Order: sequence, then structure tokens, then C-alpha cells
Amino acid sequence: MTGLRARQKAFRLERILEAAAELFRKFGYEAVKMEAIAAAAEVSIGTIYNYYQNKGDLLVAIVAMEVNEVLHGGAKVVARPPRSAEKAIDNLLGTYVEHSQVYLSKEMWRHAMAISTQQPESPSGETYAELDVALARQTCGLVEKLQGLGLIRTGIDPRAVGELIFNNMNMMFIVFVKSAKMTMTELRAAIRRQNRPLIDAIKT
Amino acid sequence: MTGLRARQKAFRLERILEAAAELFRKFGYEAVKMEAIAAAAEVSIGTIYNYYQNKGDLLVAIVAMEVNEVLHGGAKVVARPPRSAEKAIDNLLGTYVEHSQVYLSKEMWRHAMAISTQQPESPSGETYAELDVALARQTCGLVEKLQGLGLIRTGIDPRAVGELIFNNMNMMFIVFVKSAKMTMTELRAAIRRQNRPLIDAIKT
DNA sequence: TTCTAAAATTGAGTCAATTCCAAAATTGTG
DNA sequence: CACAATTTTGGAATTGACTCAATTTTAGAA
Repeated sequence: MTGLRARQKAFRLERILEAAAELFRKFGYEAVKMEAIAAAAEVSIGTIYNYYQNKGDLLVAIVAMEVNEVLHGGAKVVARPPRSAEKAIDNLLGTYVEHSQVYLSKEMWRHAMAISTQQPESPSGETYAELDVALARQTCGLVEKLQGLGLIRTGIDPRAVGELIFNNMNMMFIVFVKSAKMTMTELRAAIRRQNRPLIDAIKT
Repeated sequence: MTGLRARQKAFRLERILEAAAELFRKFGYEAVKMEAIAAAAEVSIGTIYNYYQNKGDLLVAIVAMEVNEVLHGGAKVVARPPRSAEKAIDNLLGTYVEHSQVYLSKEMWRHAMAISTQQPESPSGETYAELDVALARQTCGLVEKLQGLGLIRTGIDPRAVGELIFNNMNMMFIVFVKSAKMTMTELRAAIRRQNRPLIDAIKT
């Protein structure tokens, strides 16, 4: 057991995902037909639907791999944060938004977000939501750590602050991927500006 | 001039919108076929597409009417805010989220959001984005007013605070409509909890 | 009233995602 | 080595949003 069948399955799963990722990146999510993905992965359309529920599922699986990398990057920042609340938070959020652009286009992000909003109960929708929760937790974790390091006043609820900061960033990221012209630099500047009053007020 | 044709046009526009709104509310956005809307509005499918670019456009038009009411409700709060920063902000955000449920189901909101994310450049996507901007401005306006009333420290950037608060609420509202079980009460409690450290820090 | 160009309406047809299902392949078992 | 149970395959059928060429309606001039 766990013989040929399982190996073939894993192999096909990956080949389909890679074919889709490459095509999505090259031509955009909407422009790519399932037929093209099937041809590129050298399987039939039916086979794709055997592995993934729908076209959106395929996209969200790609995005999920990406977000997992972002979580890893974030963990490093939380482990050894810069020695000021301002810099630490800027660093973490910077990791999030910068990394998010490495493999995924704005268009891919937009569709992934739309799919997870449209079908929150589907496996891919839940996956996406869980990743958001994990990122929010990580942000809260950083705030807590900063508090432990004496960089943020005691008595302040770190979860409230973490969620507020994360939600603001997430919303700004949505605005960013929806805007054709907004740059990464502008995004980061806006987030910094929005966070400043809060951080000034809670830092020691 | 402005005779029969214009009147008929306005009449049909409205009849299509009303038919769609009723069907969407009763059966959900996805479950309703364009064919059904056409039949209910007593026009052909082609005619609907003469007035609205696509099915999503129809939904966003309905949502836009709703959000305009929300903006009106918000204006009243900003005009005569409660005499504490905490209550004033809670009141405004409460107006937003409570009103949003009157005519629209979570499912309709989810699809409207998804559409505006997927097609940000389309008329309906832009309409939705503009409404978000208007709401964010209103929130900033309230913060500024509270500052003018001496309820929030001077020297704090009201736009930064307003945007932070609005973006957090907006993100939480997305979480809310994506969750089958989250209640309005829970949503409001979460938002209050998240805002508390910020408001405590900036109020006089 | 009658005629004509512009505007609006119509619905059958197109397109791409998704579903269906019968044939083929794979595996564990007697 | 069969052979039955299970899984995979691939292409045909379905579905529903959207298009477009033909038809109908309207406004206004003669």
C-alpha cells in the first residue's frame, strides 16, 4: 500500500498545480481555460476536477502555498524583533506585503480573495480564512512579545492592538490589489501613517 | 422630448432592479438566474443587459442604494455626536453595521464584495470602492469633529485614526458576512474590544 | 397622417466552467 | 494468476451568463 497509486496521485496533484500556477502567472487567472491547464498538465479536464473542486480551488491552493511562506517569514521577525515597537511592527507588516508580491500578481490575489469571500464554506474558502487567522495571531504575538520586552505599555490588550493593526493592513492590502496604480511603497507609507497615532500612544 | 421613451426607460430600469432585489433576497444571488429576473421584470434577457452590464452590476446597484442610506444615517451621527469619544465612535460604527443588514443578506454582501474585488475597474466595482471611500471619510470626519469638541487629544492625526478604525470595522464586517454563525452582537463586541486601547489612548 | 432614422427590445446562439458516466487502469485477495 | 473492488480517465452533455443580428418601437419631420 501507499504504492504506485498514491505516488501517482501526489505527482499529478503537483503537476496540475504547477501547470496552473505557471499559466495563471503568465496569462492571468481569468484568461486561462481549464482546457489549457489540462493540456499543460497532460491530464484530462475530468482529472483536474477529481483533484480540485473547481478553478478557484486551484488558485487558492497556489495562494495558500504563498501565504505559508509569508507566515514563515513573519515567524522570524517575531522571534527576533527590532528593538522598537514602531520598527518591529513595520518590519512584520512589511514582510507580509512585500512577500505577497513575489509569485502572485494583483489579479491572482483579487480572484483568490473574491473566491474565498464568495464561498467561505468551501475547502478553499476555509483554507484562506484560516491563513488570515494565523497571520492575525502572529501579529498579536508580536505585540505581546513587544510588551514582554517592555517596548509597549503593560495593561494594554495585545490582542486588541494586534487585530486592529492586522485588519487595517489586510484592508489596505485589498485596496492595493484592487488599484492598478498603487505601488508597494505607497501601500507601506499609508499603513505606517495609519499606525503611527496608535503606536505612539501605546509604546513606552 | 423626455417623453415616452425616457419614462419607459426609467420605469424598466426600476422594475428590473426591484425584480432582482426581491429574487436575490428570497432565493439568494447565486440561485437566481438571469432568466428568472427577466421573467419577473417582464422583459427579455437582452434588455437587462441593455441596462446593466452583468449580473453583478445588478447586485451592486442594489447594495449601493443600501450604502447610501447608511451614509445618511452616519451623517446624522456625525452632526450630533454623543459627548464621549467612545460612544460617538461606537454609535457611528453601529449605524454602519446594523443598517447594512436591513435589506441585504450576508450572501448578497459576500457576492457584492467579491464582484467589486474581482472587477475593480468596472462601473460597479468603482461604485463600490467610492462608497467605501465615502464611509471612511465620514469616519475621519467624526474623529475630527470629536477633536474639535475637545474629546480627543489635539496633535493626533484624525485621518490616520479614522482610517484605522474604519478599515478595522470593514475587515470585521467581511469576517462577519463570511461567517454563517457570527451574530451582529458578536461583531459589535469584537469591534469595541479592538477599538478600546486606541480610544483610551487618544481620548482626553 | 405617413415616413424614416435612431433607439430599444428580443431570444436563440455562443462560450467556458462544471458535471456525468462508461470504459480503462490499478490494487489487494483468493 | 485471475478477479472483484476501487479509482482514474476523458470526452460528451449540461448549465447559465452573456452576445448579437434581426425586429419592433419611438420621435419628429414633411
